[in-house]
Amino acid sequence: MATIKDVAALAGVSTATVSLVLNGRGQEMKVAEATQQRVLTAAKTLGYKPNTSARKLQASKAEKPTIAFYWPMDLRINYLTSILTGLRAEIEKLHFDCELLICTYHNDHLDEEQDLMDSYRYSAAIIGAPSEADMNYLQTLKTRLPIILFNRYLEKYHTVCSQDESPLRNAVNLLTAKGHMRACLFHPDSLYTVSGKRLSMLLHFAEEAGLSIERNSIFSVEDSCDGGVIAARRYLSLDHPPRAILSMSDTIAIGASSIFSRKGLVMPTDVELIAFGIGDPSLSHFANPSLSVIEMPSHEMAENCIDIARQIIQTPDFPLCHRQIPSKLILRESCPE
Amino acid sequence: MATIKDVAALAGVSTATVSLVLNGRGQEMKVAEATQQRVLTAAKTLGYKPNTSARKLQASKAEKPTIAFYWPMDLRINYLTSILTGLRAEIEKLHFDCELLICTYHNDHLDEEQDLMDSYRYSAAIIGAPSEADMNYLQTLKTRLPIILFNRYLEKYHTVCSQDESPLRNAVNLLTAKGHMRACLFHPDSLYTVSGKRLSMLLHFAEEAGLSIERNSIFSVEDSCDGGVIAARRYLSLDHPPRAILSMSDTIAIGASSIFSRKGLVMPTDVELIAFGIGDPSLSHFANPSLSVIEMPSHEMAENCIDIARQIIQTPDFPLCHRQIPSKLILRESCPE
DNA sequence: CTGAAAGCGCTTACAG
DNA sequence: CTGAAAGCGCTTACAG
Repeated sequence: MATIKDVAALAGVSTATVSLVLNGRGQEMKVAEATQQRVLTAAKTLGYKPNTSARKLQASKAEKPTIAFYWPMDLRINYLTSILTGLRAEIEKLHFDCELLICTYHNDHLDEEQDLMDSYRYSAAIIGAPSEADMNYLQTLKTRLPIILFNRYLEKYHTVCSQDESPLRNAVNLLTAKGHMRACLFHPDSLYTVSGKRLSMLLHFAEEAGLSIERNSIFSVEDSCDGGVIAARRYLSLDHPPRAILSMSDTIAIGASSIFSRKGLVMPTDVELIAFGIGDPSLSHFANPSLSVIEMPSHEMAENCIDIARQIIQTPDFPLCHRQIPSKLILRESCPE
Repeated sequence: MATIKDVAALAGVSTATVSLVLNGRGQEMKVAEATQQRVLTAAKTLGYKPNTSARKLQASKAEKPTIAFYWPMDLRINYLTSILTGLRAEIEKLHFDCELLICTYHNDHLDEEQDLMDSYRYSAAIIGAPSEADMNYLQTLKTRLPIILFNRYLEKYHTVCSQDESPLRNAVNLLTAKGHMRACLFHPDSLYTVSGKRLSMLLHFAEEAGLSIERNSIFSVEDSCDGGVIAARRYLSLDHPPRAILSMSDTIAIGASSIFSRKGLVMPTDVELIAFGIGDPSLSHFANPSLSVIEMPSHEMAENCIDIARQIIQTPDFPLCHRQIPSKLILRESCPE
């Protein structure tokens, strides 16, 4: 990289002159027109780019703390909005003067994110949706960068998790109380850590409650509305489809719902459905029919992440903390009380 | 702010020792345990935070270019997802090694954003959804920071705008061709620059086509599903409600649709609706009934912003450019062909 | 009108 | 085991 020195040498002037000219203070300082031109040309020739660190250092500007939010660049980008609003909302509420950096990464490749190790770039990092491999990496990672895990648990980092055991149990019990003996399951084909845990929890509760979920009525599809369309089609092709559906994703449920209504299948009369509400809550609220969900408190979880980040940054010796935010079972038209 | 010098003074050692200890290289360098403790204590006492600029400068790390994306912190946060995915998608596609910073601001207060003037913090800024006042500010702003306006036009900056004149005209013509003489209008109460322009364009086309939009059938509501609920209720309370509805926001349309279906009003039999699709396209696609929209090409617009940003950063003398991306009229159940 | 020099806060060879 | 010194790239008084 060319520095101001190189430019000065090429233009045959001092670095001071270069600095002045390049910062538009040439006229003000009455630098000769010819000199200015030489400097400009030299800068262009060398492709000179000022080094911002040097500038900042010189200006001794107090830097704002920077919080990096890591989120994988895949379908779950849809879940980002409610988290992002939560993060920003809390930042505004606390009047916390910081920069929020959105860093996207690829699952299983969190170890390629240099900045998690070169800990000086950020004041804190919030990491969302790491895969199993990413979690293993995080477990072994040595870094001074304070890390907050979003909806994942690791003893060594701060964590903010949703607590959905009891609403999930209630959901299953509600279905059996309504007389359902069998249920169908829609779930995202990419089985991430948490959805995996949720799934086994669900299967466990179902067994406990005597709700049978047969192998051939478990549909694994892409976590998108299109995926939901496919799940619904498979469901409709079953010989004796169960009248209850559990969907691990609200996005899938919305896609499925569009097919059901097109095929004249009415909820809750013909089918009853409960989904995990992971995305924007208004999606399931204003769906038609509206969806019963176990709503993940993304917004509140995000707020907690910021709260923790702020305390880490502002309070020396802020102790490691693990927070749990309860999910809520919200019953609507697709499976009323 | 305490510096490493202050810590060194308090601990009674040199700055080198402080640096070593604080960077965890104490053991490695065999710094006496007692010395280390003194340093640690001193640092804690003074609340020492390393200056990242100094660190970066020292390390002479080539900095990644930083692109700041400014978006107002209000309801339109819902529109962020599709833009954000577009931005990230293009960054990935181009293998463009940069940092994307999401900066939220308050409308009418863009002038309070220091970093737009202190141009050395970012390599480029993409500004979304500025208000009239913000636009005036931008018009007068002097900065060396390259700025790209998202869906706003100003001669002096790079711009990427949606072009929705022709789909809008087609939408209006479709309604009149179907025999509609009157239409109802739902629009967000916060009339931002562009929605304002769209609105007057719409009114103009409607007049041209002989589609009457009466004063009492224009409903201004919050730009949210809840706002749509209110608009729908007002619509239902009209004596002779027009059978055509134009909604300036898809979010409002979704809220309204939920009320219509609850009240047994069927689209397109009882009402026909066309909305501006501003948010995530799958929302209107998978709504029930699915929504006819004039779809703003947010994703593509975002891609163009990144493309421009990259060229600005990498190509010296990249000329000012103004791009227009056409919107598309997509007809679905709420107002079929 | 232009240059030499100091200094922003840090890290890292290099002495001792 | 610890300190003095150089240097990262820039800007800004201060001379001349």
